[in-house]
Order: sequence, then structure tokens, then C-alpha cells
Amino acid sequence: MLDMGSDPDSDCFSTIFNTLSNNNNNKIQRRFTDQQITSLETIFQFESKLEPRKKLQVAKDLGLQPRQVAIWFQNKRARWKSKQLEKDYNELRASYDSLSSSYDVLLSENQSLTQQLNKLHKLMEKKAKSSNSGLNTNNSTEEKVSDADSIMKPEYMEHDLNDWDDLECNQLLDGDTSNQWLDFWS
DNA sequence: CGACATCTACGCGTTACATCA
DNA sequence: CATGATGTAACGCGTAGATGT
Repeated sequence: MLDMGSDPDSDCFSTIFNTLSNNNNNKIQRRFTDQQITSLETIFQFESKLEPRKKLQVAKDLGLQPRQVAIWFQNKRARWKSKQLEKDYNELRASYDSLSSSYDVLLSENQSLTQQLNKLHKLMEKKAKSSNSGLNTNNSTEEKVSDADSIMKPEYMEHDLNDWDDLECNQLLDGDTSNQWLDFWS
């Protein structure tokens, strides 16, 4: 992109332009007064863009050139947008951090539950082996509930333990399914 | 009615200057 | 006092929409 701003020749144009558009200065930047700023800020709160007629009126009221008012609103919109972006970023960041910590908690719970399931699985295998070896003296068709079974929640008992291998447990927190979990907990 | 030129306002990036730590 | 960081008025450029020819 052509950078006219850093070109000395363009400064001549700027000077000419300033002379034409600003009666009394060129290159001398004059800060707006506190009253002018306050008025402009107040107007901006209600309308971030000015109708041409309103712009002329504001310029007249504040003793500014209409172009100065237009530029002030342009810069103000840019500053507001920048701050808004920063605010949005911070909110998203906080949301992400919250989700991330929730995920860590879920991951920890998942590992704990997986360990419990492994222990139960081994207990069940042990029990099955002892039953098959004929050492089980209980002839009743209804087996006595083992300690392992007694601590399992009913909803877990609905599933065959063989279906709850490590892979499947881990899948709960992997890929697309993790979103469902996070949605559920949010 | 469509094509083109001109004007206007805007967003974006940048510059030049003022202010402050 | 010098200097770097920050804020801000103003600018140039590109572009979209409105208007005129």
C-alpha cells in the first residue's frame, strides 16, 4: 500500500489540506477541551454515528469543524471497538479457563472411576474362576452378592462389565463426545 | 433500464504530536 | 532533562452505497 503519510511531499498536501479545512493551524495538534470531549462522549453514548445534519449542529455547538466531529466519531468508534474486542477476549478467556478446570475435574473423576471399574472387573473374574473350579459350595441358583457388587450403583449394573473397558471410558472425554459432557456440566 | 462516473461516508492502518511516568 | 509508552487528532487509501448522466 502506498504510504503517503511518510512521504515529505504528502506533508505538503496535508499542510495545504489543513490550511483549507482548518482555518488556523497546520500540523499543530490541538486537544479538544474537556467540555467538548464531555459533550461528544455524551452524544456517542446514544448514537455512535451522526446524521449529517446532527453533525453540523454538534460542530456548530462545540465550535469545531464538521470534519473534526466526523473524525472524532470515527476514532471513537475505533477505540470503542478495540476495547470491546479486549473485553470479549477476556470474557472468552475466563469462560475457557472455567471449562478447562471443569474438564480437569472430569478427567480426574474419570480416571478414578476407571480404576474402580478395573478393580471390580478383576474381582468378578476372580469370582468366576472360583465358581468354575467347583470350589463354590453354594448350590443355590441365586448367588450371594459379593462385596464388589454391593458397592456398585444400580445404573452401573445395567451394563455388562465387559462393555466398560478403558477405551470406552476414555472415549467419553475424547473428541466430539467431550463437548456433550461439557455442555451437560455447564 | 443498465452502465458508467462521481460523490460521500466509513473502516482501517498509520502518522504526528502531546502527555506522562 | 531525556526517553519510551500511551493517548489522540488527523490523515491516506480502499470500498460500498447513493446519485447523476
